[in-house]
Amino acid sequence: MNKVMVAMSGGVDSSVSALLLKQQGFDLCGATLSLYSNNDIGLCDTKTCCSLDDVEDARRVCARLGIDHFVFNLKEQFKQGVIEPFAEGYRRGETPNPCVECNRSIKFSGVLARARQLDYDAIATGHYVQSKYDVAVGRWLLKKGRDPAKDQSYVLYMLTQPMLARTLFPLGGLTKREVREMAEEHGLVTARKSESQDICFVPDGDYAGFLAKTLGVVSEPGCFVSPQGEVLGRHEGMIHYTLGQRRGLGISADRRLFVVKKNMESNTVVLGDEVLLMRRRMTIDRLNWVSVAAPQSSIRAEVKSRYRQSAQPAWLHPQEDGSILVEFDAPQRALTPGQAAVFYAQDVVLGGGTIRDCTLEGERP
RNA sequence: UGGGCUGUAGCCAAGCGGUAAGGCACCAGACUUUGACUCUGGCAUUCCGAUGGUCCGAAUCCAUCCAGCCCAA
Repeated sequence: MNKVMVAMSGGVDSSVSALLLKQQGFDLCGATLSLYSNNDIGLCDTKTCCSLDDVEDARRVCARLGIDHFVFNLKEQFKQGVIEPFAEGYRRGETPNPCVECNRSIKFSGVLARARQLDYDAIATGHYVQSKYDVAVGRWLLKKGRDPAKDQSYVLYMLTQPMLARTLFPLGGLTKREVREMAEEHGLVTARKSESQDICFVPDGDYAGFLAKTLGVVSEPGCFVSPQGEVLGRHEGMIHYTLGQRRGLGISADRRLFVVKKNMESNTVVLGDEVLLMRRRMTIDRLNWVSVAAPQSSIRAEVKSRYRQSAQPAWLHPQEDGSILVEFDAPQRALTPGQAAVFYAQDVVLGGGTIRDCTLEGERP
């Protein structure tokens, strides 16, 4: 495995990833995906992960490292695999995670395919995760990154064994700080690029406006109501809200109010106290098992039901229809359909899926 | 036009003579490869419905007026 294609977003992480592999003597090239054009999204500025500026930054880093740089056009795939499902999710009243979808259907498969075409043995990314082949069970294990603050295994639960077999994660054992310092030392132009990003194809962060204007998602204004059905005010349309949300409601009360339910049939958003968001169970579908085979009976795991939330102990109960019923030891806040749920055993990613339903019988509506 | 109550920032609301709590909303940051949550900071530089008065000193006491609500007629 000598020839490696590094997926480079134009950020500091993938830049350092390339740097490290270069230092290790791999025969390297960089690849940046072109996922949308300005026409698709209106304006495009430097805040997004694959804007023209970012492509240029990736190119500059490659030049600095003395390696080839390719740009692959995956606009059509991205539109079908990420943007449209994103709109569909919101139409259903869910809160989709486009980053997960991108990793699932675009990024890895896209770069792997191009790598194969150009005769590269493997690909690499700048994700903070670790992988290793477990000889005993004959499988690749996907593990959390060493830097707990930056671990990105949550967004990679959909990787498959063939993908893991051909993907390197050079940053898995590093901390963000070390990565920044390294970029600084080697004068990479991306060393100080900002960390934060919104949804990459929504340049100004106004995802609701994007859904409405560009994707034609219809979302009529309606009523905010209390759990008892009392009208509290007007909302701007379902797509503006997600479970557990507090800000931007514009409803003043004697206490904090949260979105506790989205009622698509009546086009109402139910506002109430935070305790109404607590649930112990949820159903997960679109499953992918990474480091283990699909379990046939109930197993213990820690489950992350949201990015940047610590994994919580739970039982995983396989269901007849192939889904998994997650039963947390303790109630969890705002389990939200459309978001990813990822199962862990310590640092190992067992698998994960999409939260489908969390208002099961016997629990609060 | 008999009686009672209320009137403090966008909303709710403390204060009951000593120089304007707090919550919500909002705004700005932090955090963050999703949406959120969370955290930090800012939010009546002036007078608390209006006008007079008492007092060293009032949003707090008194008077009148205005507005709204309620109970009687």
